Amino acid sequence: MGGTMDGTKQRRRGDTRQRIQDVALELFAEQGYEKTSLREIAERLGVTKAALYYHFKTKEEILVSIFEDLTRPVEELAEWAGQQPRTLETKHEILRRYSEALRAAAPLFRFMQENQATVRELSIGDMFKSRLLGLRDILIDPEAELVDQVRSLSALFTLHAGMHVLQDVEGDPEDKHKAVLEVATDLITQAHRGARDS
Amino acid sequence: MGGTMDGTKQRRRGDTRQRIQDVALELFAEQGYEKTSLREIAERLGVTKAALYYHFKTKEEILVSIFEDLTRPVEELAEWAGQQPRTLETKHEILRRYSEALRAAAPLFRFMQENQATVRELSIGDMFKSRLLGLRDILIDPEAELVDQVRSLSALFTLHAGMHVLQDVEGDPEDKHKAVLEVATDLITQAHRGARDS
Amino acid sequence: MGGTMDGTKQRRRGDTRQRIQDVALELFAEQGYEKTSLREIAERLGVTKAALYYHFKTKEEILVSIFEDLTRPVEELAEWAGQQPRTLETKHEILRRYSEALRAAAPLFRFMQENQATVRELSIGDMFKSRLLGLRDILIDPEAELVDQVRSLSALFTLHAGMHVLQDVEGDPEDKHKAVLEVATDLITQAHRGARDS
Amino acid sequence: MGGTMDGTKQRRRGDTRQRIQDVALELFAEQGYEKTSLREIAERLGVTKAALYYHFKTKEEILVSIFEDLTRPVEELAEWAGQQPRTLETKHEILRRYSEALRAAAPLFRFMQENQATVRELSIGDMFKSRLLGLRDILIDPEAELVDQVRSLSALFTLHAGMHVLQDVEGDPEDKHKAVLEVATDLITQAHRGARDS
DNA sequence: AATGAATGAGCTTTCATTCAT
DNA sequence: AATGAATGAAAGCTCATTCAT
Repeated sequence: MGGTMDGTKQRRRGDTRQRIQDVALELFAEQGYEKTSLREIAERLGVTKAALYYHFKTKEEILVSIFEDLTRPVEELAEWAGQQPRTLETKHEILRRYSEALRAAAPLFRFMQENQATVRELSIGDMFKSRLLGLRDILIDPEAELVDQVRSLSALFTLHAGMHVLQDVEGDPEDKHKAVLEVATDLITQAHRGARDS
Repeated sequence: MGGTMDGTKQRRRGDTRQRIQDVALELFAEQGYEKTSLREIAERLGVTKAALYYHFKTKEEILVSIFEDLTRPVEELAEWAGQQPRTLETKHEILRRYSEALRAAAPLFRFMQENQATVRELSIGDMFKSRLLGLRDILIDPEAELVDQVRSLSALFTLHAGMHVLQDVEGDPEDKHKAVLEVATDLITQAHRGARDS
Repeated sequence: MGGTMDGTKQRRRGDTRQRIQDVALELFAEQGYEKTSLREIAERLGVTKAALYYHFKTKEEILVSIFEDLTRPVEELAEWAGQQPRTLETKHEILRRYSEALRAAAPLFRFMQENQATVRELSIGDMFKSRLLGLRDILIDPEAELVDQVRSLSALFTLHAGMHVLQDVEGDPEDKHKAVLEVATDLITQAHRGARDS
Repeated sequence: MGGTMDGTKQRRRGDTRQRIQDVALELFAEQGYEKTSLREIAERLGVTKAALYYHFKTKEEILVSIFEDLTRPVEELAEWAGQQPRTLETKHEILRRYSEALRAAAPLFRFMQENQATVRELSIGDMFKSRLLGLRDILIDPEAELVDQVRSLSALFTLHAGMHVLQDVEGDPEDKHKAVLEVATDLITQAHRGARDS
């Protein structure tokens, strides 16, 4: 009060919306969506619950807004992928870019991974599904042998689960990331070859 | 009243505990643990909420009891595995038996897969972790290259996720099961060879 | 606590549902439906809000249950009326019995009179409308002159409003009741004659 | 911004207060006072809630201002009536002018009719009561027989309720209006005669 | 083996209102 | 003449849990 304000209060001007999203995602990822109450989010931010409702219409909308902001890269990737030929090169590129997108929005994807039951009931469930179907259709050849289809799926699982699970394992994050991508790429490659040869 | 009544009412005598577990698991798997209320479970069974408390001390205990009953095979497998030599043959056998255990208790594992955030906060989180660590330690050689460690993990992911995700895909369930197991076995084999050769 | 319980606590056993309805109607009539909160009702009864929800699913259901219990006589009257010939005698009898029904459930009808906007939006609005339409169709001849139709309506208004407004006027309640009924009967008679003569 | 802009934006300059009143009355009449939120009013107008507070101190003040503007004719009528002799002619004239006033401000009176419980708790309740007492005292002879007092009241009810209820009935509005007035006049006349003869 | 009645804590959401700009 | 941001209070409702019977 008084003097040249420059501290936290000042910097927070106008970025409340963003701060809500940050805190919310942190808590959602940590405790799950249902176990995180708006009271908790508001308290962490030092505002009232009602303030959240100034910025977002519902609790779900907070999550949706986070989702929309953070999955834009995936959306773009899916669009791009839809226009590529179904070559092995394309598939590799998709995995590379997808793993990058996952990394960039790790907390969100960890949340989605660990709260699938919740996500399924919310609107983002459908959004994400449709967003992923594009990639799936490129990566997986419906004509291929079942084993190879599974291999392709497995590549995706590996990417998704890999990052979260490997957090417990010691080692350089960059190395782990590369290892995960390598395994996924291997799987896709085998699947692709299989489809060719059959 | 009195006499030799048979039929549904009669047959249900004494199996209420079991019926609670069945309905609870069904709902937990379908909607998630937090979104499933005891009221809902009781209503489906045609009893009152208080009746649930005659059989179980808390909501969590319902889940724990289901978990304990259904993961006993996994526990036994882990015990058995701990005494085996770390050969490729052993690893294959573990995957085979583990995938069988997953299949036998599919709804529970689907639940755990889709509610990781919840499970982590409950006591079954720790139980399961410790139960799985045995398998993990056999399957994954901590001395192996990172890529091969990832491959082994990937084998597990594939088993876990494979069954649920493949439900959408058309095809004979038995075939799908075999395909998933084959991919997992392949991954483990590669990982094992890698470890040998390095 | 201890000894031979006989007091209020004892008498209240099992009649909570009824007591909720009583208190609710009193408050609804006094302050209106929206301005009466469940907290207020619960406090007056010395129970918690949650107790109300044991007995009724929603706030509206409390009102609906009161309505259903108290308007049964009107329903029966409407049924009876539907099977009578459209004579002046019938009309007089309807007014007599209707005014009796209104008197028996005075607080409810006062509430409905003074909260029409609210009632219209709730389900009881439709219920009441349909329940009244029967009477209306008997009392009002659609072929009659407009003035006479208005006269019939006016008879109903008089009955409805009469009781509440006359509370401010001094005088024996019985006398007032008779006076209101007489005016209503007069109006109906004029309307009936008009219809005959035209 | 500067210049000679005309059109909607321009025409609305300065009449925001009026527009608030219009929209508010419309919503109050449609949904009731409590169920109409300031947010709703503001949204319909395309302004913020805070803008309402520039023009009115409270929600109630919006209603009061509407009331004051629209009931001025009734106030004047009451004043005029107070100075007239208590002849039948005067009474007829009052009904005629009152019914005209009701018609001119129909939405407001519909609102007051359908939200009596609310109105009673607000300041306009008292205002209106005192404003009406003048008319009442002229129309109703406290010395008259109870039946005739009721008849006079009935004349007022008829005027009040008639317009709203008759909206459902088919027919020329002008005709309906006349019919209502005729019935009211009839009632007052009978009441007046009764008083004379007793 | 189970019910009826109730509680306490908590939830998401809405509202009228304020105030610096 | 109006907005953007926020608040405090309260609302309706749900939940897991308890306990006497």
